[in-house]
Amino acid sequence: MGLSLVTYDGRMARWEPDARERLVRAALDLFSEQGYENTAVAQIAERAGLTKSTFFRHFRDKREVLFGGQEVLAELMVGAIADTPAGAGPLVAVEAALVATAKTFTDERRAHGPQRLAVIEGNDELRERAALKMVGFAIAMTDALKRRGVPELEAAVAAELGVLAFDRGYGHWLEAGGDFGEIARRTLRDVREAVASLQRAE
Amino acid sequence: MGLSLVTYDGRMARWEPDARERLVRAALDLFSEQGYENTAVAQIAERAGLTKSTFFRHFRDKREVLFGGQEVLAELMVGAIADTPAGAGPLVAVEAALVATAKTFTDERRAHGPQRLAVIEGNDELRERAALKMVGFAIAMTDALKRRGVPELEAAVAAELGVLAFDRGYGHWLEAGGDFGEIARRTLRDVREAVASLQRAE
DNA sequence: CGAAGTGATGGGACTTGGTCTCATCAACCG
DNA sequence: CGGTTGATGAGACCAAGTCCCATCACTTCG
Repeated sequence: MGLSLVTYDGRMARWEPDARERLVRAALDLFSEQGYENTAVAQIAERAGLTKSTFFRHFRDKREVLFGGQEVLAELMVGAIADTPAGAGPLVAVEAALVATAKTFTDERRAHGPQRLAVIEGNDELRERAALKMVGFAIAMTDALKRRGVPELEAAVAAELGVLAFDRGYGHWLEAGGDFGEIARRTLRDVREAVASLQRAE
Repeated sequence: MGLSLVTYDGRMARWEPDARERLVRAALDLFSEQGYENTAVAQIAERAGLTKSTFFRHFRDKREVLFGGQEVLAELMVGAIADTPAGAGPLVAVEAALVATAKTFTDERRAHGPQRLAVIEGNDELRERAALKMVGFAIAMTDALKRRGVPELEAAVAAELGVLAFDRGYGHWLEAGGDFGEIARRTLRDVREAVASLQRAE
């Protein structure tokens, strides 16, 4: 642990690289093998060739090892909404927000997606964290829309519909793969149609 | 602690009554005084004249002391949706669901509402739990709507809009009081108007 | 009327998540 | 060559949450 290693270019490296990624892999595997609650943080760290101290330096808590990088998504969404031409309506901006996240939906990410999702679905604490992340997206988009002058309630509704579309799009992408941008555009359109159909019904 | 007491009718009671309520009060007060994270469960129990063991017999975890009785709300919502006449549209059922919860919005509950809300807003763990509760409402309503034959996506959208209206209605009720049923009806109508306005915009 | 439950509680051991502080040591820099 | 930096290790420490067993007023039943 922490031993010196020779890197590809022959120079000394003090630690094995990619500590964070190793922790994620170890956690995902252990959670799948034994379940989330039967896995101690110390065990994850051990499998990654590290210690508990280091784990908590990389992740705020045990749950967060499964939710890394979601701030990036929120930032992409906010940026896209800010960059949408002034004339466009809120839902156009939301569509842009979802499409903007597509670049993070790589094949590598899709590879451990189902495993990750299965772990999350099987544990209350993790579902709770997932819910919080979605709320985070909704708040981020709501604020970004309000900065465009969209009235508060409309902003909240548009953001909420966007999160719903995002969530369902993520599911489809995991199942079938493909370009997330296209998928999200489709799920958002589906959501809009559902809304229209709701308004018609009495 | 746990001493025998004489009740109003002169008979012996083995424990002070209302242990659960005493724990909630103690928790709310301590959280307000010292903050959520600076308050230990043992301390809450002590102020309530009980012990840590008993606390965890009444609440699954430390957070839950602030969220008691939300299952009741979900049940009321589900029941109201099931009882809505077959011809009615999804949003009518959702309105009935929100109105059905009104009976739990008592003056006594409103009294410690702001205190409770302030505590929750000030702590990430608690905001997380609050988010989960809202998701729980959305899932409950979605399922109830699906059982009425509402297509999956429409059910999800209607439930999500309902939760949004519920949440905002709760805020208004805390501020101004009054009949929650009326308030919820109004916020749901506002949400529907926001939706219509969104659909119009491009 | 006495004996055998019952149920809410107390008490304490134990595991683990999470914090904090200090030590380590290769790489880097002047 | 000596000082600094930065990712790590090590271990003490606290609080959340679980488990198990004891207690004892009240209840029920023979």
